[in-house]
Amino acid sequence: MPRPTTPLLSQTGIRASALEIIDRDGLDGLSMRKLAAALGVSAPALYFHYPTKEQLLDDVASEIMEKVDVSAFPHGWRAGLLTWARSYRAALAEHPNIVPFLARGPGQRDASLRRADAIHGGLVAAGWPPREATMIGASTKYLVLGAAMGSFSRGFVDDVQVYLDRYPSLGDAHRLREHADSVDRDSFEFALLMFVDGLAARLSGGGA
Amino acid sequence: MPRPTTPLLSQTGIRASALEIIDRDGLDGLSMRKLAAALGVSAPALYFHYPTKEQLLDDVASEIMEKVDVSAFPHGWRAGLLTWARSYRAALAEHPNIVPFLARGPGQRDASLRRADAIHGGLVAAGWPPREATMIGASTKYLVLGAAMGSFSRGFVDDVQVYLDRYPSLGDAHRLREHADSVDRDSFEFALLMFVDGLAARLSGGGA
DNA sequence: CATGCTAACTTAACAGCGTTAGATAAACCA
DNA sequence: TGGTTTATCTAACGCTGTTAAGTTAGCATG
Repeated sequence: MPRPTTPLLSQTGIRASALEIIDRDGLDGLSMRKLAAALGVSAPALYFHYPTKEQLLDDVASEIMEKVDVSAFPHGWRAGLLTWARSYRAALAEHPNIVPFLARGPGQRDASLRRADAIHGGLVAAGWPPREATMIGASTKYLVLGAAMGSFSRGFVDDVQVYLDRYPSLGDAHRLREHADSVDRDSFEFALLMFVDGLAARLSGGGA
Repeated sequence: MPRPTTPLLSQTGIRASALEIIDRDGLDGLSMRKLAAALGVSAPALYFHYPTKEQLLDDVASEIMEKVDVSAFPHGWRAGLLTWARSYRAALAEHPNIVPFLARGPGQRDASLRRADAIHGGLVAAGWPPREATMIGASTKYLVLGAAMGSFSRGFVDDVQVYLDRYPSLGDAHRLREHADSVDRDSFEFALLMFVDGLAARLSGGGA
């Protein structure tokens, strides 16, 4: 059954199906054969639309990152930074299984660079020296990536015992897991606010 | 050549060789066959000493984490936190290729829990409410993991253009790469100090 | 309208992966 | 001395990403 009347595959469809599998079965749960099967097609057919699995994952990641909002800097650097960081984290939290892929490599995306420029420009326009604007951008990214990576939802249960004091009514880790999402969100929000407070003090205080 | 006079392998030796390969060839560059070859042995021989590759990597990761220093909390929460965060980051920076593995999963290590307890206890002893101590621990971990993951050294070149202003003498990304390590270190240090400043303001200011 | 080229699929196959099974022989214990 | 355990071996399984070669629908051109 070669060259069907109407094409069976499209990059968009492949990406959508791939992300579905990743969300459901994890990053390791995605194989080209499995993806092909989900699309009712043989594995090599995918290679007509994507040169490599890596490239496909890169595209999926880019798609996810499109929800990141860097538009709020005109309302002040604080609002801009908070909006960026929160939307960034939200985008990753929606598809946590993609995070290990982000840890693998860079991803040479134009959109990514454009975002970085927007952030940097917004900070400089608000009065931050370029050198510090750069570091603020990097720092915020650290927070978001770290939170996405070290989160409870992703199975990081190292500190379960430590968290128990926060939920004294929870006797076991199982019920804690139900609250994992809010624990993650709260901790991230806390880290972000402390960081921004530190920034505010620096900007108003000692100067550049 | 079965059951040699003196054992060819040991868990320690396997771990050391594995880490060497990871450092040199990256995480993907480590395969059981390659590791076995480096040790002058056939691949299945490894399974007598380690039940699975995952377990081996877990042990390697634990070994790396043993350099993390959580002993400075008696000198104040600030010193304790800074020492912890810096030694944590340094440990990961020394073996950046292991970071993608850390992004995969938790690793149920006793030592890890003991560390978490030391941190939490140190913060509470210094006057932080338990709820906040928990979040501070998580936040700091976010910073370290994020910095390890999104670092230049690991190939995250998204923001090269943005960084150029910081090194105006560098015209190309190639030379910037040479400074990647210091860029990483500076940004992490900046993030950490801003965060801790925010914390200090909170503790002395509005109270719990 | 026929011819040839390209597009979009197919099946078969390759090298490599983590891991298991079964054989083998040295080392240790009774 | 005999039997069990220990530490290796080779062979093999099913999986992976990917490439090669075959097949035919659709499209452009004479």
